[in-house]
Amino acid sequence: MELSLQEICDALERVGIRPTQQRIEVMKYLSRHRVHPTAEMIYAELKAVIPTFSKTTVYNTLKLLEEKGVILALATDEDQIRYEANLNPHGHFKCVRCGVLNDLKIPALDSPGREVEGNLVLEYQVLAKGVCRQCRMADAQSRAENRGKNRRPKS
Amino acid sequence: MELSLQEICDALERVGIRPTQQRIEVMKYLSRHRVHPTAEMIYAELKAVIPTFSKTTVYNTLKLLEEKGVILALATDEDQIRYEANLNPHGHFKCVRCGVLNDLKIPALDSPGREVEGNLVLEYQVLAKGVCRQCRMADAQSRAENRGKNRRPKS
DNA sequence: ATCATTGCAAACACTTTGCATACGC
DNA sequence: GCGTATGCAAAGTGTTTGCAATGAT
Repeated sequence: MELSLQEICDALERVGIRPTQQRIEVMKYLSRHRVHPTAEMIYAELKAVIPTFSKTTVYNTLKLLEEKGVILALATDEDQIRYEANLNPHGHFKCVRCGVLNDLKIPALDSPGREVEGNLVLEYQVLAKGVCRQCRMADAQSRAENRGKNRRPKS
Repeated sequence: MELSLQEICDALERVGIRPTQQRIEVMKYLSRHRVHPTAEMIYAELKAVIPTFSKTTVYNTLKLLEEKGVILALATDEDQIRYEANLNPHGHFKCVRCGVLNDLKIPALDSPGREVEGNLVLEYQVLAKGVCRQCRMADAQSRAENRGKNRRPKS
């Protein structure tokens, strides 16, 4: 779901943000890379596109976009903030083994209670933690290979 | 659900952590203060109990307890990590107005799918964001007071 | 001309690390 | 006495801020 330049400019102007080159690049990056990038990741790649691009502008832009509701800042248990441009309600899955952070469809989120225990809920963030499919398959693989061999000590 | 000294020592020894005074104090604090404290909050109060208490020990202890699964580190969208000793599955509600972070009962969490989209889910963290009951009541109050008066500019 | 945006450098806040001291068995 | 726990100070990391230069209308 990479957004076109037109869609990006529309989204920005709709909330009163002037679509500068830097802001457009940040939006483009977020719509193209669905890995929930950190500010650092965005900076590293955009520095190549616009050599004068500064970290400050990345932070400024992400903050602005988040405040205007154009992108989301994710609650993770890491020290870095992760961002995404996918505003559809969905959860996230974090693999404790390899660290990937993927989108996760959570049926219950499609119809969240708007009011819970007297609180007005505006947004749900769901973070599931566990072992992703790839790592599980790798585990099964190595288990098969080690069958009959010495087990690795628990370290 | 403040834990007794005995319960705390049991919980620590069960996972092979020696129950030192500092560790016990951290556990006591966490079981008593259900506001999901930050390391800073714990340090500030325990400094009064044990004057030599150091920030390093707070961080060391929290990390150790988390690794051993005795406490949980919460994914929030803040820069600080918040901790809790309540291991029962539940969600959290963060008021975007006043900032409180409360426990939230989430029915769907009582029976989480163990396997979702091929991933093995070990833990769910749910963060609901919105306006808490207290703030909503305060809002209603001030709306009533301002009825007929000049509205504050949107500023 | 004015206001918004950008970007460097310095400041900041939270957390971790290095290492020396003190403690428990 | 030896390994673990503690605590100070310094370093590290991610983010924010102050401010000057640049750009847009």
